[in-house]
Amino acid sequence: MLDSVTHSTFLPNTSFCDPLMSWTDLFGTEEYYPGFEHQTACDSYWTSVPPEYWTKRHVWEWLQFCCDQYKLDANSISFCHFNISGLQLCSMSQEEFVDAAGICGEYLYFILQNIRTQGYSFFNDADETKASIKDYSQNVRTGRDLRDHLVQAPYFTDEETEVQRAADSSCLKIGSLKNQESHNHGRSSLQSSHLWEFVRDLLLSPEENCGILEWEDREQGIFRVVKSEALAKMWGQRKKNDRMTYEKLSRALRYYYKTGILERVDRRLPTVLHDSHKAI
DNA sequence: ACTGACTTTCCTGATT
DNA sequence: AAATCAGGAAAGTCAG
Repeated sequence: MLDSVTHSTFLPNTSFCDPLMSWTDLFGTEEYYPGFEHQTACDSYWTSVPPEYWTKRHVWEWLQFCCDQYKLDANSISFCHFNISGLQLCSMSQEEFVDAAGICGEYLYFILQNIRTQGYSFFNDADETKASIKDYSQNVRTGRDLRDHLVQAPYFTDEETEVQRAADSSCLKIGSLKNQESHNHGRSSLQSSHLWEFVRDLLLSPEENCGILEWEDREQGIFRVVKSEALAKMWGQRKKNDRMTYEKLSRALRYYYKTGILERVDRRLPTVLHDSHKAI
């Protein structure tokens, strides 16, 4: 069964500079995201620092937060355009936000301006905040649920990369607002409930991977299942199902061919993750 | 309670 | 021939 798989690729999405780009790729060193794993919006550093002083990491955390909290369509956001500092972010015009994030750019611009003028109290009341955004852009379509987006689009964002890519914005576990703790999206590592998130996170977490999955061609989102039984065991543990086998897991993966999350490649090759499921 | 999305389980047939 | 892969069908799970 090894090798099964799958080569999957995240299909390229023009809205992303590099759907497979990981946080590490983007931020270069771990100093950007120490202790990032279990961070929530509540304890996110970016909420305690004025936007002008945000680092690239803070900018990304903020983006993740916005996508998660306001259900923005991460697929329409060109995350590579936000690989910038807070100062640079604050200097962006609304038009530039729209260029970088399409319809979501208007939301992001609005949210940022509110943070700058009202401070973080803007986020103290979720309903109020949402209402403000809604009022602001009544004629702006609401983004699809991020999860749906990720599943349907073959791009993993960095954080999510993958499933090839789909993963993008889910990388961060953002939940600054009350009662958000259980709303897990993003990076909180291997706690994702979907198989594609599990696979993606494994691919993005060398420390958790242990050689179970290997990239064949990261640029194309092609990976290979090296230790099929170990993968099934891990997935089974995640789902608390000790009867999980690789045969069953691989069946679930094959269903992703239909939805486009995974793309089948030559059998002798690995599996390809769709861009939307790849990490940003 | 209903529904839809997603996963699990079982199975058969094809391929290596 | 055995192992592995592919995919249909149906049941199970869970969130909205």
